[in-house]
Amino acid sequence: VSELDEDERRFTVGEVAKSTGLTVRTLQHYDNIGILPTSGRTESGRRYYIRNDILKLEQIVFYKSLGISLNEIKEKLIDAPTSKRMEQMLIDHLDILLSKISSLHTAVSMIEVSLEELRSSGNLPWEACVGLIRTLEGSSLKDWANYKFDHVIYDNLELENANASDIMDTYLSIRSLLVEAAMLSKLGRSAGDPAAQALAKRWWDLILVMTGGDETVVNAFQTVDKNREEWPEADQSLYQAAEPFLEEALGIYITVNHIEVPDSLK
Amino acid sequence: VSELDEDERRFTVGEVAKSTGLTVRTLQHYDNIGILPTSGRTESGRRYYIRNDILKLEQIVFYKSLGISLNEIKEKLIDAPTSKRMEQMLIDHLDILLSKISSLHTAVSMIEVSLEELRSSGNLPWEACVGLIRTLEGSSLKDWANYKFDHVIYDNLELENANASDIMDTYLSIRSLLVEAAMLSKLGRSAGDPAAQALAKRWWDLILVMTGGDETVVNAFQTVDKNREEWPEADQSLYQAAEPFLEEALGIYITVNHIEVPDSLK
DNA sequence: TTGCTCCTCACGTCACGTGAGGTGGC
DNA sequence: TTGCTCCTCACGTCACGTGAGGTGGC
Repeated sequence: VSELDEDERRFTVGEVAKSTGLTVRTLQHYDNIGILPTSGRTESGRRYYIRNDILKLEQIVFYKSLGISLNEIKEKLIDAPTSKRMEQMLIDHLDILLSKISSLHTAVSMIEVSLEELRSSGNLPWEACVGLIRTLEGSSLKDWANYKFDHVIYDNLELENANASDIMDTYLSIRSLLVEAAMLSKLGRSAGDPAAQALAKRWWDLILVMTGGDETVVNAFQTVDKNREEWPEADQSLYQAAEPFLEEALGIYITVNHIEVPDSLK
Repeated sequence: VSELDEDERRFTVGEVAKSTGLTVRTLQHYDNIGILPTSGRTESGRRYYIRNDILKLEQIVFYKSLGISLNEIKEKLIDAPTSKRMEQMLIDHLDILLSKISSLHTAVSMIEVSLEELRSSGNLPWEACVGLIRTLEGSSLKDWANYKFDHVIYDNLELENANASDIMDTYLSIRSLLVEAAMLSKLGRSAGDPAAQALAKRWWDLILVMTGGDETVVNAFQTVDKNREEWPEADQSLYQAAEPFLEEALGIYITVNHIEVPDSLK
């Protein structure tokens, strides 16, 4: 009985607006264009909403944050959500959020390299500026619509929830290094350059932690590395752009600092 | 001489559009409303851009990704950037990106708790839906304009670049636990609930790593914890909403699993 | 009775998109 | 000569914002 109450409880536009942070006008607009018709009207003609409407609203807000038009959103909406469909929807949302975080990390790495370049050379070359614009554009809107986080993380989200964020962190650490290496290489730095050597040190430290650290981290690393062939296409070309430079820098780093490489690492 | 070349080299609208991913029409629009006037025209009346224009364009794209209107952006732009001002600008951008990442992590945590709730109870209560909408709204647009990352991370970015991402990671781990605890508490779960106990385990594992792990991590933890009074206001109330619940859950966890608490931890 | 919330037109706005018709460079 | 890029009007569009004038509930 109380669950029925909960499902049928009525909310006014004002209440929905206040608790979601949207405006009354926006909700009226969504009703007018039919993307979120109200469940009904009171005798006096006022709109009211029930819990299911809020579930739809959640979807609308989410897709809107990806830059999708209201017309396109209309077709994606789940009207009468079963528990299973709701679950799948939330997992999809998680996927997209994780890939957004990943692309923000890329932007952070780009800015860090740009800062280093600015400090050491006194100005930003054309490539760095254009690269910044591209990543910022990419991290803001558009094209997220049909994006799936390409199974690197997705598969493991399904398996073991606790492990997912470890894998995510590992993936992001590796990606950051790759992005910075690719940038430095594009900027024409040599592998012996201080910035490249600092990067080599971070890369080496990461390898040591990843292979010798505690079990969780090792597993996460192996999961990410093993699935490298299944990385998104953009990451494949990132890897190819960064790898030679990173290898060369690491070679110099190991020689200069007289580091003994364990047999287990080639 | 070659640096002069680099600074004076001319680019057509088409070239700029292609390399930045913007459209020609957008660049024409920015010229028309005066937010990015071209450096000049060719004899035949065609626009051309030089490197400094690209620096301005980078700023425009960045602010636009925060949801700021072109009119407001106009007043923020740095016209003739010195190396020092450019550096400060990039640091500001970094700050905002980090806080965006932080708010995306909040959204991820909210969805994870919602998934757990959905799986165990079969539907999403009003509070969870509304909470999702609020965080998604917050993580997408608006109000980032005057945001500073409140010195938790900012101060350390200035000091030692290599350390910044450790501190960021630590901060995000702690915040995730707090968000999830606050949600569970709001959903009316008891501290003995399986989900709460899973959270308590993660909290305890984190404490062990943070206080007994390697030096870098311990330092990062202490930096974040020491500055807790300087956390952003939103985080303060988050902490207050989560802390009692988390303590209670941890108490049960320690008792049930017969864990010996070292003297160094109260 | 007095705020307060809510209602429906209907026009305004912001950031471009989209042809329409024409010109210059390789 | 032929694409191709670029030019300037000028109207279209998308997602609401913003009054204007009026009604119902505590």
